[in-house]
Amino acid sequence: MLHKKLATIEDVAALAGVSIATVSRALNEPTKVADSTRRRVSEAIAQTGYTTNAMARNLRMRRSNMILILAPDVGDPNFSNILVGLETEASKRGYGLLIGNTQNDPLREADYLRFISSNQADGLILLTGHLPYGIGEAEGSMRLPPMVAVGEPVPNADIPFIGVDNLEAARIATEHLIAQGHKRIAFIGRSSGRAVNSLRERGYRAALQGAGIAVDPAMIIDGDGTTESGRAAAELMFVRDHLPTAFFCVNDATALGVMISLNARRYDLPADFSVMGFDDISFSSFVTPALTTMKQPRLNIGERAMDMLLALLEGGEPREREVLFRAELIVRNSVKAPRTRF
Amino acid sequence: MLHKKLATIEDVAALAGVSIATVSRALNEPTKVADSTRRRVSEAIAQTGYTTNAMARNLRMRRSNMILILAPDVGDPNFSNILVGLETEASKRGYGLLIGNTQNDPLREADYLRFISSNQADGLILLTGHLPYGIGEAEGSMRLPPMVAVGEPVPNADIPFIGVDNLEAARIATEHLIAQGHKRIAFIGRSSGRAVNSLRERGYRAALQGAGIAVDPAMIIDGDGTTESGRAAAELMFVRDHLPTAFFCVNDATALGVMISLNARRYDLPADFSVMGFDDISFSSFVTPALTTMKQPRLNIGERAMDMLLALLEGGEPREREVLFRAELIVRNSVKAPRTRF
DNA sequence: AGGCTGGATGTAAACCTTTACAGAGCGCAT
DNA sequence: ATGCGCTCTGTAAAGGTTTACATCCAGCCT
Repeated sequence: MLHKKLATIEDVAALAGVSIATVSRALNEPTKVADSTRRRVSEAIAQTGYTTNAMARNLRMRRSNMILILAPDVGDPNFSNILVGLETEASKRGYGLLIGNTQNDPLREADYLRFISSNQADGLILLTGHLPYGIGEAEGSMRLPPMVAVGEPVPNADIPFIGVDNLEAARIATEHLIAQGHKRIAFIGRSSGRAVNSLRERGYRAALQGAGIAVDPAMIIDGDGTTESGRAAAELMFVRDHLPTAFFCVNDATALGVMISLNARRYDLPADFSVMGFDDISFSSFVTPALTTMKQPRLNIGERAMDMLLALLEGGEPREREVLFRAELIVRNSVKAPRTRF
Repeated sequence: MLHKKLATIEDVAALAGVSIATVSRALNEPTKVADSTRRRVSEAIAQTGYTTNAMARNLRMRRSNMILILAPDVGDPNFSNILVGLETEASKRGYGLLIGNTQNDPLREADYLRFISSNQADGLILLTGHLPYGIGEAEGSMRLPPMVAVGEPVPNADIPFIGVDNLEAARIATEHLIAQGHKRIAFIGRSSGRAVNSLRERGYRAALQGAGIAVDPAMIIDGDGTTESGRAAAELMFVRDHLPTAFFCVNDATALGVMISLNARRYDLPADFSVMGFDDISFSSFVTPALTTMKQPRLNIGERAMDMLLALLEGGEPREREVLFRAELIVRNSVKAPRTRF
């Protein structure tokens, strides 16, 4: 009602004295129309202010040029840069991004699939770590759209994954602690359900075994990756009075929780305890002591993931099952050699 | 090519033995079709797995049910929760969110407007604090779409604004410092170009004047709201050796920068200096000392903004020119009475 | 019996493109 | 002259809805 009345291809055609087919061709296959005609069309377009109506085009082409992003929480500092990467690549290739914040609510996940089933999105990016609820239910109801998983792999499903090599990165992190002289290293944030947590735990175990250090089950504490879970885990270790010299945390948020607990207990970091994180989210460099951690190349991950999805969309078969980036060890001040106190 | 061949309204009509008009009515105006028919249609829909093709509908209705969000950086911790609020309300009302990350690049802003001009988005949410470049240029080319500004008001344009009452909140923050006994209070983050910064500065001035404290120009330092600018501002004050007892920072990121500078100089916070922030972004509670700040009700702001935009879209005239929320003073540990050192 | 009302349904146009196919015009070789 | 090939353009169908308008029919009133 505000848009007055937009010019259509017909207005342009009339003004240029050609048929609508020619106008369309002038726009989409310029080589196929004579120079003089093309000029007239361009002029008519400029004069009318014509823009292609994307809805009509989409209907005809059966393509929306839109990608649906499913994420549990777009505010998560770990996602934000991935999002930017996704967006950069998508926008460069003429695609738009539809965001679906699911809060891990199955209902919302299912609801967002309406964009897929109603043809409003051509592909799907999964940041959730699992297939959206209700995607494969009714038999003929919905074919799986092209999709890729980013950050968190999707277990038990044949979906291309783009992310960091979590096992390898966790191994490197743990080896860094070992290299500083730590032998009693806790792993904070075990969670059998989450693929990322499991992989990082395996990397931790691999490093210990590689160094001939026995894995002590009491040094492995559950956690869901929140700051609060990190705090609680550290507290638990103090209650049990079975302490490590270093904490390897499943992510920076957890590490922050551990540091809060240690600070509250008036320990001197990193002299009394070393803390290592994973992710390198923005404030990790601001905290005191600044957190040593593994940095994910989030921007690259996002770009690569979008590139892969679009290739899938335009090309057909996926070329790779997974693309693993290397995480980079960022050395700051939260890790030091252990005190030789015994 | 993966979607086999979706069922159309015609398939449903054939199966139910009615015309396509009836199917459409059964879906959109159920009261207008007989009970028995409606049942047959429902059954046919279930059997075929039919879903309305949104593109066709959008084309016909001249509506996309899509909202474009223009933000300089979706990763900004200050935006993230606003985004969640926007998303919650939009999704509740059946709208989708298109994200446009502009990085403050005029080209990208202009590019994103293609969604508006090509009818792929019905409305616009501006988190940028200014009209997108290229919106009012060519005369008839593009009518202004319905839009609202969130977080940052848009100067010199008649656009509804939803956000916090920055002037009032800054006054409250400053008064809190004054109430603790501070008289030499710096304002870090002056920026004449940014509406938010200006408003907060005015609140700061109002509080000082209200308390009969003269405004000292040397206590007002420029800054663009980044952590680095906060650090640099604090350093500058030390170089000039003209020091406040408290720093009121235009936002938490700036406050963090100030604290980094103070920590590096081995000051004891908050004993030596008080620091007050604005925004209450997530890590403000984790930093040491935990930051006293003004909390923006971001979720509410987002929801309200979307509500307002949709009302504009569906109703017509805006009911309010602006909706101001009150920011809440969050008292933590970074503010204390000044040392009586002279 | 005739006419009127109102509810349920069908017909067809409109929304705006893209593109397969056909046709026109022209140069050139046969 | 005829035919062929090439370039450029036009015609019309198709994509899947929504909805104004027409139609039909049953019931009811006079």
